[in-house]
Amino acid sequence: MKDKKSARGPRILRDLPPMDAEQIVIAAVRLTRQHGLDYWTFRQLAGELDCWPAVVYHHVGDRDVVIAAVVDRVVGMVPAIDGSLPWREAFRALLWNLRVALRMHPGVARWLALTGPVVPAMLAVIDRGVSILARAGLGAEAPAAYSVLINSAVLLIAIEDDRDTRPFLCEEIAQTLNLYRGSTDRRGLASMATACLDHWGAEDFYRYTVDRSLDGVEARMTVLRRNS
Amino acid sequence: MKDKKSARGPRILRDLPPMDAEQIVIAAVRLTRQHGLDYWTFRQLAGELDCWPAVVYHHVGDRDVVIAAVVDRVVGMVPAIDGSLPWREAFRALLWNLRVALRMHPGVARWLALTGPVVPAMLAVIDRGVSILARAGLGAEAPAAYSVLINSAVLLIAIEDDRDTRPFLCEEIAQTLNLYRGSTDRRGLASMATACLDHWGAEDFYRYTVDRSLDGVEARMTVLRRNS
DNA sequence: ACCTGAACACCGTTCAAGT
DNA sequence: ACCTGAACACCGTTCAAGT
Repeated sequence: MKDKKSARGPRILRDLPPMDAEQIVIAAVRLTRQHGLDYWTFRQLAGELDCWPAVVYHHVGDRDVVIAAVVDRVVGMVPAIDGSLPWREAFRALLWNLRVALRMHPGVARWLALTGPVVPAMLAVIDRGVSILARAGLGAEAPAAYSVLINSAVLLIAIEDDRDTRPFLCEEIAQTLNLYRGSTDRRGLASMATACLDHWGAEDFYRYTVDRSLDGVEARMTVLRRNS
Repeated sequence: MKDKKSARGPRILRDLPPMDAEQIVIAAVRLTRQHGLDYWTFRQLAGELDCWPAVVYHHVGDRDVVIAAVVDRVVGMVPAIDGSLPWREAFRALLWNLRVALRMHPGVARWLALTGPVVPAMLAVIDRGVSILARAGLGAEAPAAYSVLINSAVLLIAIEDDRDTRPFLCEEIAQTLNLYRGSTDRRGLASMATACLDHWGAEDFYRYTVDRSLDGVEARMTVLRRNS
């Protein structure tokens, strides 16, 4: 454990079982939870498993293939949307559950936003989400509205993940805003400073964002219903 | 140009003027426009300028410092928000102008979302944007609402940029969706497929997203006004 | 003050050879 | 079938030495 290098040697001579894809993906998910998807390397993953990088290639594939497997696992942890609730409450719950799973695995949100339906576990989420919105009155606009809702959530989580990996940057943001706290000739910046520094946490802002997206979709529903 | 390596030699012996920060940043912006912020390397930037990587360090700083300078330049290209328009039209125009500048410089949107007020050129945008929303009736919620609007735009642009660098991934998304086109037991996926493949372009979806965010903020305004 | 050129400690990926 | 170990072509960053 401590002295990985000296523990090395042919797997077979150390009575280790043969490697397989399942072990590799589990280790990759663990590394993602600990360090973030973009902050472990192929060599590190191999090191965790006491094998050579080429072994990971042999059983799973290149970096993108391993990442796709990790993203699918993590999305698979999100509870399905509750079809018995009104559409608004159902989405609110879904987007919160999504945040819990994604924030536990930094970097996955960005890949999810990027790949969307290519993630197998995402297919059921899309299907049910779009159906619920269509039934609620959005009709042909349901796919676009679904995308607006899921994007507002997933993209915000992705940027939260990114910020967490740069504490120095957060410090800089806070210092910059602090310069304008109480400023009278730049009142907009002043109120942004007190909002960010004193009142709003990341979770509050996430909920606010989701609620405004839901408001936007609801307003659109009203317009569509009035016109039909 | 073609044979960079052989054209090398001490700058002074080739009658080249001394390097300076301005030239470096201009070259970095050009490389960003051509390849995207994440797709040029320090060594490439130095190569463009016929100098050594250490020279860039000497005049500007490490990679993050060069990037910060590029982001500031690009944001500086965006026309200021028009205070004479009603808030909704003013924001709609701002967010469209923002898209034009950012999409011309792939990868900048992500950095902008990440760093926010640390980008000097962003300070005026924030100040005026928040002020306009506060005056329009959002009061203390103006900073949060401003963030919702700017995020919905900038984060969507960032993910569009990312997708553009992976044409193979877009192909995969299209193929996956195509499997469900016309499916009768997964109607949600079927309508997502026709929406993405037949009806909605990236620009349409951008406008739809911005409009739904504006709807959401407007709805919140109505609620706040009614309660006061 | 500005530039040179090499070195350092990495990275993902590939591949021939071993068992 | 599975693993080994080295090699390849990169990367950002540092630094002593030159002019």
